[in-house]
Amino acid sequence: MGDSSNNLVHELLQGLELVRQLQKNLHMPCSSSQETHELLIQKIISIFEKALQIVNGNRGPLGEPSSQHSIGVTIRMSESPPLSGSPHSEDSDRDLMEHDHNASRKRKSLPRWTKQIRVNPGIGVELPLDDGYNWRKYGQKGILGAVYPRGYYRCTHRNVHGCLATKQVQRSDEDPNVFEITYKGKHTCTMASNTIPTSTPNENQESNLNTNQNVLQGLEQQPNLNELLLNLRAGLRVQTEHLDSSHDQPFSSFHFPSSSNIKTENQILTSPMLENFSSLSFIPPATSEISHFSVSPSVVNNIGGYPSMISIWENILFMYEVDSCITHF
DNA sequence: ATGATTTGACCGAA
DNA sequence: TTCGGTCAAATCAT
Repeated sequence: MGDSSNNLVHELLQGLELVRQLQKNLHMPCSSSQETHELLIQKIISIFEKALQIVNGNRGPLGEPSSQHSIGVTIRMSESPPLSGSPHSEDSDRDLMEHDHNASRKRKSLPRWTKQIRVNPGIGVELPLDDGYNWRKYGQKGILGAVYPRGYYRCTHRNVHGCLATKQVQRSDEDPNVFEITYKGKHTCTMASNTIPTSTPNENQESNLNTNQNVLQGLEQQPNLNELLLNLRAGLRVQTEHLDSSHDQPFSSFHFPSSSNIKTENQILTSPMLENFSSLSFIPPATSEISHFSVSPSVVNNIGGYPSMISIWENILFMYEVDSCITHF
């Protein structure tokens, strides 16, 4: 971690302190004015902007693929064109181009990026590796020169929402513990399997605990720090606007989406706020390189009110530290 | 009954 | 013609 990293942590800590202060103020409405709230929010926003600048300086443009290192799995990401010499080399378009609506069977112009996931043999994970999206297998093919067949998956919501995202899963010849997952197209459905749980989050976690797929879900879906910062900042901005117009319920919109906002699976989100909170509310943004992040207990426990903002901030700090400190698995 | 997976056939690109 | 990607009927799982 260099100077800028220290600066970032410093900024984030400062922001966390401000959020806590804001929380206190909100708890004691009589002892603090609306102006105080707004001032705090402005400060927080400004810290976010600083933090974003630092992050962008360190890591390149938003959405740039990054390495994720975790217990049991190592994930490397690369953008198209992937892997010269691999079976993926048939086309080299790397541009994020318009979707081809001509129903061409080969969607050459879709954005494409590859993850390599190393699975700890002890885990004994079998495919398909769940990455938080709902995939439906539509084919499997033996690939010339490859020991293992390649699996073809498309978004489950393709028919419902016209989501054109697909992925291919190829087990590595050299190392059977490595899975190479090539994603094509971006999700337009915003419907992940890990969207807001219909049951309580804790129930949901417990019910899925100890499954290898969930291990991967959690580990594979750590959010891009940039996205978290952007999303949180977006939330703050929206909230600021609300404060301008209505002064009765500060931070009312900082709630995590409740079941009233998000319906059960296969239904569409309607609230614009949810767009801003896509990754925070466990809904992967369609354009993100990284699907979404694992459900942190601290976030889960605070669903439903502004205290979650503190948890989010703590998450950002925590994730940044993890991201920075762990170099290799 | 419904949805997911399997698998051979088909199609387009090279 | 070969090969990778997709389709769709058959099969399986819930």
